Amino acid sequence: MAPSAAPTRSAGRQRDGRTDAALIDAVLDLVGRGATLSGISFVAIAEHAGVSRNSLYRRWKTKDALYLDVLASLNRPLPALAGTSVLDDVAELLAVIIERSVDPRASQMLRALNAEASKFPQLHRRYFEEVVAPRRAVLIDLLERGVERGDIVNDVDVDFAASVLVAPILTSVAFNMTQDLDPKVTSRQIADLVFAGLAPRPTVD
Amino acid sequence: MAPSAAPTRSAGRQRDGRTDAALIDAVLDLVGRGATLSGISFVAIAEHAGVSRNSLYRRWKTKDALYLDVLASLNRPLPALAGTSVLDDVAELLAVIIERSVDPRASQMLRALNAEASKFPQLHRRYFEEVVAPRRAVLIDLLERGVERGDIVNDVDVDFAASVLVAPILTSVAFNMTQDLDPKVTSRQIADLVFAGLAPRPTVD
Amino acid sequence: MAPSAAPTRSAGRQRDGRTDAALIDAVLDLVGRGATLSGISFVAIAEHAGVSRNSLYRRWKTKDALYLDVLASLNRPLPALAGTSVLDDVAELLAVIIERSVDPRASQMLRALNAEASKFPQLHRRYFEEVVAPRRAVLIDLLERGVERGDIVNDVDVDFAASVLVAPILTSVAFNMTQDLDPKVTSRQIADLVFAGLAPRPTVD
Amino acid sequence: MAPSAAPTRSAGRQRDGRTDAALIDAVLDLVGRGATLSGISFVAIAEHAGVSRNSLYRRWKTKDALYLDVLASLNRPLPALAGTSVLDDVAELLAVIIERSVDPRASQMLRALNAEASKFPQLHRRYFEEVVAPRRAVLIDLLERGVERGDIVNDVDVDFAASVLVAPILTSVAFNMTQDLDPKVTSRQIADLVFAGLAPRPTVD
DNA sequence: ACTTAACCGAGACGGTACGTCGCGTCTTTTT
DNA sequence: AAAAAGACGCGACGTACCGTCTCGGTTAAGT
Repeated sequence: MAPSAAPTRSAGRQRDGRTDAALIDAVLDLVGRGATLSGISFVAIAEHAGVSRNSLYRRWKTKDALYLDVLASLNRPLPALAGTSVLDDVAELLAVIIERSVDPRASQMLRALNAEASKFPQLHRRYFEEVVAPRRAVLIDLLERGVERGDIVNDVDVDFAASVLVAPILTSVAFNMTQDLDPKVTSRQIADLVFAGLAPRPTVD
Repeated sequence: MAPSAAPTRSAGRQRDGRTDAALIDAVLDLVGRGATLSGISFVAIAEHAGVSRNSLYRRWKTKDALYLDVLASLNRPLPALAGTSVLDDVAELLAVIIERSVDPRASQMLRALNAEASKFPQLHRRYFEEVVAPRRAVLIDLLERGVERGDIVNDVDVDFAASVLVAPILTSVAFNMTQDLDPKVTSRQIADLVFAGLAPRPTVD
Repeated sequence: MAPSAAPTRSAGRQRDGRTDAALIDAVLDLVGRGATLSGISFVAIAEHAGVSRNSLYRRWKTKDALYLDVLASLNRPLPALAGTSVLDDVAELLAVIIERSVDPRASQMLRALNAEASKFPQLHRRYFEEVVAPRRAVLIDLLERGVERGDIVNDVDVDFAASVLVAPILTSVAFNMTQDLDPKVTSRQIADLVFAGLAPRPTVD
Repeated sequence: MAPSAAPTRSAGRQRDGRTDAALIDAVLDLVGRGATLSGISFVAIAEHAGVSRNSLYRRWKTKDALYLDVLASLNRPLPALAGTSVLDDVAELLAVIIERSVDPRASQMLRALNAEASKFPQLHRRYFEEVVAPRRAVLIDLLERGVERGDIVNDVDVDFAASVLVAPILTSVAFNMTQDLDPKVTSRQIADLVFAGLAPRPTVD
């Protein structure tokens, strides 16, 4: 969030809260249109938000500080899962991830961050810590419970398995091919394939 | 390759072939250092290559034309596979892909392209056609032969399976986390997991 | 003079009289430091006076209005002359003029006005009417009485003679060379020279 | 003059000499219109000259450097004097000084320099050294020869007398009242008055 | 050997975008 | 109502960079 509102309101005109929102939104808009993090200028942001440069610079001195708040605005908590079966829960979680990843502004933000990780190392790290890691944590937890229940083989590297499950989604997002993703269909497709495996299973009958 | 060599060689001083190479190398260097495709300027490229702007503009009029030749310089044919078993071949192919994806200049070029796909649509397409597609083709071919041989279940969507197999690698590359990749280890890890599946298999005994 | 005190004193807090003085003083200070009339801003004046911009704008809406009051604050009536002889009186008057012209704030104000006469025509005129003209009037009156008494040749252009007498002083002031001026010495030097003339006089013996 | 043309012409495109002239002329024009030395911006100069800011900054890094060349462009050598009599020569010299001082661009430049002497001390000094001093030197030389010949009383402070002679002109210029000056009339008026003196002379008869 | 035409580096030039700064106005709280 | 504090829009400024251009010099093919 923007500068924390001081409890003791000082004298002078108050900042217009809508300006903060408009500016953050402008950044997301520009990024969504294919702009680069380092390519976006304060001038462009202010103009796009319909705000004076002055008001922008007063709030954030550096791009890093601004982008940090932009990232924070993208973060939303995950919904609870049904909890019927591990397979279903995984599929459901993947569906949620897909839903959010499809948002063109968020996905382009991701690509921009990946491309300029060396210029914005702090941002790159924060993105993982605040957006990616929570999702991973939920998924890993899910898988571990699956192992306990016996629904998942116990010699598997849960951490790695989580990566494999999410990878197809992240790849589509990272390569700007989100049109291939469908929340319901793709999520189940992935879950089914990774759970069943490619190698044929001996028929029990 | 550089500008097509004119068949009718006219009089006058000849172009220095080393200049072409130096320029293309300069682009890769700048990209490798985290520069953006649209952020790189002809001026910067010429300076980095130690060449006059004149010599650069004489060769390529537009960035697209230049970057196209840069991309072409990254393309190398795939080596032949051992052909012992489908599982081994897949692992081996993944190992080759990892090896090449680890090159920091190529991987950063990929991230840059993904981030600016909307600004360089032609380049983005070409990259897939000339670099990604050939790899996929080999992998798909491999899987189809596996299905024919009975090493892979026949109700699987081969195309989708290929995506899942490559996804972990591409994700690491796209997210600038190639340090997690090891040609030998990771390739086998992926192949093993995807072939076996997460769900426990009934013991044959 | 400061804003006309409203006869009908309305309700509310009263204006602080010291603020008016501080603001006018701030202008003189800034001018004295070499600032230009058009270069000085309301903001700078308020800051220099340690007063809020609000309080300044409330008193004067335009620079001309403000500067007019600043000029008025510089005006002081001339002291009476001894009246012994015309030569002595002229020398004494010149001494007074020098004394006042040496004040760095007033002299710099003069230079500023001369430099920007075209931008502040009203001010430029007022300065002559209220500061220069009175001095000239006294001097001309003095010379005319000298002519009547026979102490000054009667074919002289009194107006022009006055100009010649004051010119060395004004020149020093206008050219920022007031260090060359000494009230007592310079005044007598001028008067002596202009009264005696350069051409040799026939010895009466 | 602008940067001294190096004898060994270096590589690259040559500078357009007309640009130098246009820029210096633009400064004089702006000053002539009442602009202040510190109030003029490089932007305004370049625009007024119809030249890109780039070309201006390339030639002069600081205002001082630029104004120095502007001043130099104002300097012209004095013509020779008739040499008939000291009185006539003085009048003639004063006439020349008036002629040159009437030029609105030069006179406004003088007022601007006087007003901002503290900000441009070097310029202020240079103006005296290169424009004022030469004139004074000629005048003083003239007066000294007058003393030798016996046309001027020998107990006079020649240096001070020169100041008194020029003062009326400089005052008119400094106070923006050049309309009072007429090369022929005023010059003789000053010379006559200062030579004859105000005090009546004993009739020789 | 001489001509000629393209290559090459250096640098001038116009244009433009950017970040900063300052100004004058407006808004809010306090006195 | 005065006063201080500070947000806000507007605009100008100096800088930096970009792509084009115009030079002088170099180099290699063709006469």
